[in-house]
Amino acid sequence: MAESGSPQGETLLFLTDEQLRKGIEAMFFAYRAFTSDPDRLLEEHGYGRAHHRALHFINRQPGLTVTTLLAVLGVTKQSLNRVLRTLIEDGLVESRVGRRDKRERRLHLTEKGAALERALSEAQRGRMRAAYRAAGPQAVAGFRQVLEAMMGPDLHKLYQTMKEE
Amino acid sequence: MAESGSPQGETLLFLTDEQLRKGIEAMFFAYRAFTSDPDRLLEEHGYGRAHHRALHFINRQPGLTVTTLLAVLGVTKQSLNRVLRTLIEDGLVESRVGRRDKRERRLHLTEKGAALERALSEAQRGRMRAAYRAAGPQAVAGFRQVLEAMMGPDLHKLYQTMKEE
DNA sequence: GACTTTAAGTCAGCCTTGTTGACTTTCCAA
DNA sequence: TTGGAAAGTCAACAAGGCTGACTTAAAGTC
Repeated sequence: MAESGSPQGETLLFLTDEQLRKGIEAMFFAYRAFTSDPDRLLEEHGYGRAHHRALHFINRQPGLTVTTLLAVLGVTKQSLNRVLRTLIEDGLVESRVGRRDKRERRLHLTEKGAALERALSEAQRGRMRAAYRAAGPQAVAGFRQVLEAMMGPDLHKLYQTMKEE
Repeated sequence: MAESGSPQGETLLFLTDEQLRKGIEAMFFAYRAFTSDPDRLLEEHGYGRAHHRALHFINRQPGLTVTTLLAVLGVTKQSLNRVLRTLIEDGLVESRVGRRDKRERRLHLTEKGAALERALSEAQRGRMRAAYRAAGPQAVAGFRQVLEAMMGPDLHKLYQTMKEE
């Protein structure tokens, strides 16, 4: 391995196994921190991380169908249903029969649900904001680039899709 | 909020709630992809994600004690023990009585354990490497900066500590 | 030497959240 | 009218978290 020329004017040292390992561990620790703040809040309300995910995406795209949510979350219907049922029973989520297609259930947050979602995502955004501010806009751009490359085409499509509709 | 001057020559648009939300979702989807490759491999061997984490850190720091591993993983003794026991029974991990302090058990991978760890981390590095290569060294630097800022002081200390010892 | 603390391990039991498989009801569409 | 899609349900199971209580062995302290 000739270490001389450094192709395209960049060295490839950032692709060593050691660098990759640091990245892997950074993902592990950061994800733990990332979920810790909402987790604390959720526990106080008697919910789990699965409830948070449901609330997040229903808030993000009000009126989405169960099938769509299933695809976004990547879990089974039975698993989601358990979570969704408690959210509906507790009056955080409302399930409305579709106007065009009456088989569909369109999911919406109630005021109570929206309030919890705001609290959860404010907790999560707080940490994110601090990290962004500390790292600066350039770093944030890189952060997003790497994450998007890491998620692969299928998840990236879901990720992109979310914003338009 | 005067949107005029853009302090320090940078706009703060990267700190909007919308940008933060995109970051949050990127973490969610990327983490899912991040764990998917090793998860597939683990399933073939009848292990779970918890086993992977134990193997990773034992490989990374051979001879660490159970207490240290507990702190790194952030789980309870009972939870770790269940996992560790099967790894030892299956001959992937060896537990040696400490030389200085005989209460300690120092953990090491066997050849078989090291082989599985290599396979798992090669699967994980594969995705990471592709993402790094696609995003480039600048982006990678930003990625690491944001993750490190996100993990907070305690986890960051653990993260740093790991490399030296 | 007696006492306390630490490291490790264990038993029992509980919870959340994931899984499969089977089956129903309702409704759309060809 | 019939096939398939959307939703929901029941049952059973597994992984991997958790708490609480308790044991054993070794180290450290007074």
